[in-house]
Amino acid sequence: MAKEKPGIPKGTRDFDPLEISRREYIFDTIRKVYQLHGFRPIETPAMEMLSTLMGKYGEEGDRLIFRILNSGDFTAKIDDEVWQTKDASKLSPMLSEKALRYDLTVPFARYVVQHQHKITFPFKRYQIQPVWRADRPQKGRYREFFQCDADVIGSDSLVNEAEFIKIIDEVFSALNIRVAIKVNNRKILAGLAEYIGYPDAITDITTAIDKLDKIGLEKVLEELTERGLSSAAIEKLKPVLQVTGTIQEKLDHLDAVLESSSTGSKGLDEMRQLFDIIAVTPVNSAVELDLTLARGLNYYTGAIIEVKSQDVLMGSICGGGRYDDLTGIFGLNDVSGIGISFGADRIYDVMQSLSLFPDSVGTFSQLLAVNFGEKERNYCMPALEILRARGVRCELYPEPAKMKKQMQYADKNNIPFVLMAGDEEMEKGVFSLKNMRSGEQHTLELEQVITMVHAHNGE
RNA sequence: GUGACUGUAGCUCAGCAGGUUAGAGCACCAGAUUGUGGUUCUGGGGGUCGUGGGUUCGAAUCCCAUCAGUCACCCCA
Repeated sequence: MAKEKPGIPKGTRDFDPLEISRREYIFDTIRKVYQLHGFRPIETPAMEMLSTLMGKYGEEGDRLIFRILNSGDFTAKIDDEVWQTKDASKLSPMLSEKALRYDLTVPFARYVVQHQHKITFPFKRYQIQPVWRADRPQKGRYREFFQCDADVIGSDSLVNEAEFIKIIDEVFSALNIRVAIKVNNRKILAGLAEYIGYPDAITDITTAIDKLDKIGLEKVLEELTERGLSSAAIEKLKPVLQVTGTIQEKLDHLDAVLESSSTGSKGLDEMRQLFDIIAVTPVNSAVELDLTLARGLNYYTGAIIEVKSQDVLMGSICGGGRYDDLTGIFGLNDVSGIGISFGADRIYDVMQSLSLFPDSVGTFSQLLAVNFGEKERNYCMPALEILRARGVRCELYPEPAKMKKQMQYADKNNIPFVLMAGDEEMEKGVFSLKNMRSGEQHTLELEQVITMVHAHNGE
């Protein structure tokens, strides 16, 4: 048999040690902020029942769900007649009843319904796990990627919306990424749809105006025409999309437009309250009211949030919103939730292109002991035991190889210190410690070695 | 699902109006240098030119198909 060239599926990646440490840096930063706000972790399985996921992400979303083929002789149970029809919608449930999770929000809603007896509401949870989408990969888009979600379920208060904006601000400040936080409200969009006489076309309207900053006003209006809106309706919508000014001015303008829509007015009211709450503990990042922000996930009902880098052209790196009835689908009514999701992989790409990772993030071993031979090795090993007990990550080169080779090993693995002990050092009970960054070398007692390594770590 | 582009060494690529034995840089291994890496110099290993077919005396080079990858659209983290 011919040798197979190994590979991994399209849109998936291997991570090397440096990438892992940088990814962990992102995860740790997000996790820490979540914990500081009182969120608690859960995990759910990589696969869910297909029926749990279907219909929650819109038509496009359903298409992008990775299905898992049933095991065993599943084709034997299928009727010849059904088989002959080749009807995918009928055959699909017979071929596949499980699927890889598409996001973390729907599995969370499922989790809440299933475990409601032991949950105290409001329930604040975070979850950092991979999700899978059968999308065609491109820049910043993968088929397997990590989401870092936090949700609050069982609380209507807009304090939650404000807290998530605060969390977003804290995470990106800690990572040194300048972002714009865009906020909108589905109720305002619904109000606009009512206002122009197409209350049922909200999805068409929002997906079109979502592209405003990308393709421009004219193209958006063209698309709306294609989607079946009358020119009168478009003329009504046009000035609303062109509203500029401060958040306050935008809201005041919308008051007049949406006064006949109770949903729209409620959305405006929510937005006002939200900005009032944010004002109590202001954030560093730019927060904008963006009427063109729509977001495709169709379970959102209130506030919607999206975050973009100010310095790198990339899709959104964090998004979220309020969903009033997600658990209702699974039989638990009148529980409102809100959540956000950080896209760790895109954040990684942004940080990489801006060189924002600190140097210390790539350091694993802090010290390598050179192996000169059996006698010297036995002198070093107890010292390494002590170093480890004192929190120093260190290792001994396993072979008494050439000095050059051992030094290269330290160099390539980004190990900042090399410990050496030969006859002279052993006789005096000391060690030579070389700083690989500066090239400096000192003869030291073990205690001084520990101090020096720790001092370097702290810089 | 739609469209465009690209497949040559582990990586980045050159070669291509068809013509000896397919190249470079980086990386790797060894030596210069038997207790000092990251610099320098010398030498070495590594390729059925994505795959299959066609045109031709002759194909990495031209044509067709196929597979893979990248980017954009749709949609989204």
